[in-house]
Amino acid sequence: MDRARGDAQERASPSRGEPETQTCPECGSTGVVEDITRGERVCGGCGLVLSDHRIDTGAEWRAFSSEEADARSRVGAPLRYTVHDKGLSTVIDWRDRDTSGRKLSPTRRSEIYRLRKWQIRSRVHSSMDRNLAQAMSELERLASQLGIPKPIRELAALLYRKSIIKKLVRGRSIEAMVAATLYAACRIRKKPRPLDEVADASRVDKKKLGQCYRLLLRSLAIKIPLSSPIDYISRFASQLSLSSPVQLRTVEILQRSRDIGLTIGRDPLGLAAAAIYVASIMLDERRTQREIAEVARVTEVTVRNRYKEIVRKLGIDTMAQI
DNA sequence: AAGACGAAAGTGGTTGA
DNA sequence: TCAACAACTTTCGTCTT
Repeated sequence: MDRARGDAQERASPSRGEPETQTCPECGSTGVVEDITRGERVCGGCGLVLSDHRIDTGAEWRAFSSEEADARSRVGAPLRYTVHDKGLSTVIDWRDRDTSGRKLSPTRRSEIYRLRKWQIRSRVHSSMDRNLAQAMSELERLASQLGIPKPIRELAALLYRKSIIKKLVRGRSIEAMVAATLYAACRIRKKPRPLDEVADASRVDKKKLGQCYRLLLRSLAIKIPLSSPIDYISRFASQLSLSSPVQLRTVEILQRSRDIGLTIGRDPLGLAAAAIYVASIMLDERRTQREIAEVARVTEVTVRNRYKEIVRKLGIDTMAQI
């Protein structure tokens, strides 16, 4: 059945787990460079700074010699929120062998048995930890199905931890709260997904998901601004295999629409869809209203209404094909 | 025949009394 | 708590390409 969605996932898969765009939206160059010391990602072609909020995981001190750099390095894996114990616990293997592969002596072996027993007990000792363990596996499943990169998953995991502490999960399904935190995390990081898309991927209906999401915002006192239609464009355009000039034109159209107040009170998804429709016609890469409506998860009617407004208020002549 | 159009009625969420 | 309201959806008949 869901042919369109399957295609979209296939296209999205190469970037899975990595920063999403490796091509520069400005000049189309693929030479995006990581500048670790400044924490920026910069296009090698035109110098556009693609993101500047990266966290420097290096040491916070300076080293004046190479010996010093070695001596003062950090150890241990980074803290991970998607692992229910934050990756801090020791893991005892199930094999009865030591590190060099030799069998353990009987006394040592019974000792290990005891340790292992307590490790398992301590790892999932409370209901909170059991909940977390289940939630984190659901989070991983959902996020990988939606092709959501690691940093956003981590943020979602952090939000979920907070929601457990606030006892928000009580009486609600874990799945619904997980989906809500993931949806919120995507929006916070300016990579929003349509609510429908998240709802479809999880086994939560849209209404429940929306309720949980609003509860999350209220209880954790986080403010997430309305998503901008511009944030959806790169995803939609790639799902429709539209060229980058069309994307640029779409952004222009949306910015002009916003300037004249056309976007107030309007569904960002519908606006994004309509702007893409107009841009695709203008640059002669026409897609049907139905195709665009499908990826944006709105109806053709909405695409139509928005597109009519845009054309009328911006004075765009779609026949002119500039 | 597919796509675009527009009218009319229905739906779910927000707002203000 | 409830009714009014705006935006969006569903449905359907008609027009255009």
